[in-house]
Amino acid sequence: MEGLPIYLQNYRCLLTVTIYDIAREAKVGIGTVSRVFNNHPNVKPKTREKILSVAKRLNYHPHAYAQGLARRRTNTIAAIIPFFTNYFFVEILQGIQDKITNLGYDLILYGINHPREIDEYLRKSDQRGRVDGILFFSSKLPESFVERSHVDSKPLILVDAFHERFDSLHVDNFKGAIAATNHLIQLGHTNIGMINANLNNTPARERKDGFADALKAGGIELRPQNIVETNVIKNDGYTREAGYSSMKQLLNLGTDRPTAVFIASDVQAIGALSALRQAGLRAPEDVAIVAYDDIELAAHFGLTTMRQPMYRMGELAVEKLFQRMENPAMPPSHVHFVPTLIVRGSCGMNKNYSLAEEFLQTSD
Amino acid sequence: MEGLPIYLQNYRCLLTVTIYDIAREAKVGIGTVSRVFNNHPNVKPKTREKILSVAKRLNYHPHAYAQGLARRRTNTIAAIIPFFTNYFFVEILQGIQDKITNLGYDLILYGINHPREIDEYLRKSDQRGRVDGILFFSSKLPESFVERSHVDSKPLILVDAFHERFDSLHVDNFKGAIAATNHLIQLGHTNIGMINANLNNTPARERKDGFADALKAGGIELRPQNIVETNVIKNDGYTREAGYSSMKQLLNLGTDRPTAVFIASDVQAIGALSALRQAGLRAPEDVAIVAYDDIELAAHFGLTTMRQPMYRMGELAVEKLFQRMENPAMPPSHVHFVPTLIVRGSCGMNKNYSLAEEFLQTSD
DNA sequence: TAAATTTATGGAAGGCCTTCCAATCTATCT
DNA sequence: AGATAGATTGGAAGGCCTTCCATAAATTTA
Repeated sequence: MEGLPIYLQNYRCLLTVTIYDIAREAKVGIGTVSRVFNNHPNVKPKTREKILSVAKRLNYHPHAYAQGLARRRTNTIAAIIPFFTNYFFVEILQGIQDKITNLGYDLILYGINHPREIDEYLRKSDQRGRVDGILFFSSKLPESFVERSHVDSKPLILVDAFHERFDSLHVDNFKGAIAATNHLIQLGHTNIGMINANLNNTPARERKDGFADALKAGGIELRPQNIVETNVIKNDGYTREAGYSSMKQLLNLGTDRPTAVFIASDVQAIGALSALRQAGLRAPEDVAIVAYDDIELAAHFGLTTMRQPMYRMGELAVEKLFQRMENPAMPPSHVHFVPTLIVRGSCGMNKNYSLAEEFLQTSD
Repeated sequence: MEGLPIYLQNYRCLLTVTIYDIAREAKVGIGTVSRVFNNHPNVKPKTREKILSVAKRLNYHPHAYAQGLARRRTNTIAAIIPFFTNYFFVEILQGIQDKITNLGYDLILYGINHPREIDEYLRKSDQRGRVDGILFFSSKLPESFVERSHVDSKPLILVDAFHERFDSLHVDNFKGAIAATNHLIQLGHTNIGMINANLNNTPARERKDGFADALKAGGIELRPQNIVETNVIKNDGYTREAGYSSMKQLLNLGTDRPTAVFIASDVQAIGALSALRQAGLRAPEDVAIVAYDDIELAAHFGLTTMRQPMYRMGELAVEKLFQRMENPAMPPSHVHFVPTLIVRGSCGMNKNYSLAEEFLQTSD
């Protein structure tokens, strides 16, 4: 406290040291102080030193909002993400954060717990001077937003979502579903089912289309009773519970039940596995399974599944956002990731799949 | 675009409508415009209407940073959270976000992927005008930070961490571990082991202490070889891999191996379960298990475990932060949560535990 | 109707920074 | 030494809002 000039000693709470205080104490102009803190080259080393020492003594730190206002840049971006996407979301977030930290940016997180919040968060993010750009995840961009947006709107990148007018980074659910289904076809199955999530969910619809297409291309009959959809609202049906009851439903088909099932997510697959076990059946012997996502636990269950490059997607989303911020006039670009098939035990191809091996590979 | 006054029509990108534009167009003073947007009561309804209509026509939205600068309040808080806490962290985050959204606040998320980032994020959060308060999770507050903090520092709440000089919200790992261990003792076990995480981790140390204490109080010998610690760095050892190899190590004790094990986290327990299965052993018949956390998947594995009220902790953390912001002089308060024991199948007490039942209860 | 309140309004000042231009200094060159 | 170019510096203006005070308008009261 001793270093503080008299006129500040009585301040509590609003003890706020400004650039003017530094300038006065160091007997320089405010411009020079500013220059020092912005690493402007044209400052005499002596002057710089003196300013820094005064700043340190008074514990000065530039005011973020004042900087933002003056620079017309917040150095912050917003991410609007459904919380329920859980694993997906944590990994993407890591990718985002790592990238962004290097660039000196901050992240405002808007987690969607209820659809009504989407509009609210979009509005906030789009407010002047709140953030420099927006990442929007896994939901449908509301039409109201699209309409009021125009050429000069804030940069926005869609991730795991699509709209022609905005940059997007999209996992090709259609192709992913085709690959998954083809894998089952190639293993010789002809009675193939699908356990899907709630059709309100765009990826769910796309995965269904891919499934249907693959069957058709493979000349395999699509039995309507083999496709189980869910009306579960929670997490759009991407839950263990939903997977569990969906599998039960398939098992109710009796001897007519599919010998192989494509499941829209690993989480559901885990639930489906329980249902199988409870019925005294096993995967892949009784029912072969290919799932989707490759969450961390997929390995534990030996799930053959479609892997989405989540961390990388987070990174790339940030990269694209910065490109867009630098060059707002660019036409929208759309990147498609095609998920890759990870073969483990649940499809029946890899007879010797062993969890222990994966442990050996991944342990440090 | 038609509604725009001439002098704005050519602006691109910086098309930025200010309070002055509104005032001019509506033929009022800027003060009145400001009052309208702040819902100040003393504005004639006619005037208010006119201003709102002009604002709408010009698509005016107040500038967040300018407001922040003038109000000396950012309406934003920072959360510094280790990303690896995963499940824990997502649930807490939901609690935070729900609470905060109601209060009109935003959240800046600083996810720690590497210890070195802690200091950096703390420094940023603590910068003038960046956020109004800080939530700090599950890590040790660096001494350097404690030292430079003083009475007038920014409000900060520790969650799942402790320091006498700051408000904290702490899960009592010691008591939790005692409860878990006692449960195994009451089930009649006398040869009890523990699988712990990396001792660098504070909760891990506390859980170990609780375990040792409970044994002592129960008059049960603590065999050093029964306690397995890990030197895994990743996630401080809270990983399936670590749990897997720890259990292997216990099994290597042969016939002397413990008949019951307290495991420091559900994630590790899942790994341990694999090790058991691979060795042809079962829980609880061969080894009874009580774990810690009650992540969503714990039910799936029928894990008996210590539940931490994560969502509620998120909410409460925000509440405490706001109390602190309102009353900075308050002496620090410390809330202890005691985790509750959730009995499922893995401890051997609940012979009829069935996953299906939980599904029935929780499904919507 | 005049005086006294109450309500509504305008706009300067203040919040804290960056940026730019003009002014000053220093070093280099002739 | 004087001229010139380059380095360094000061500080006004601008970024956009809130708040407060003085003033003006409307309403109530006597």
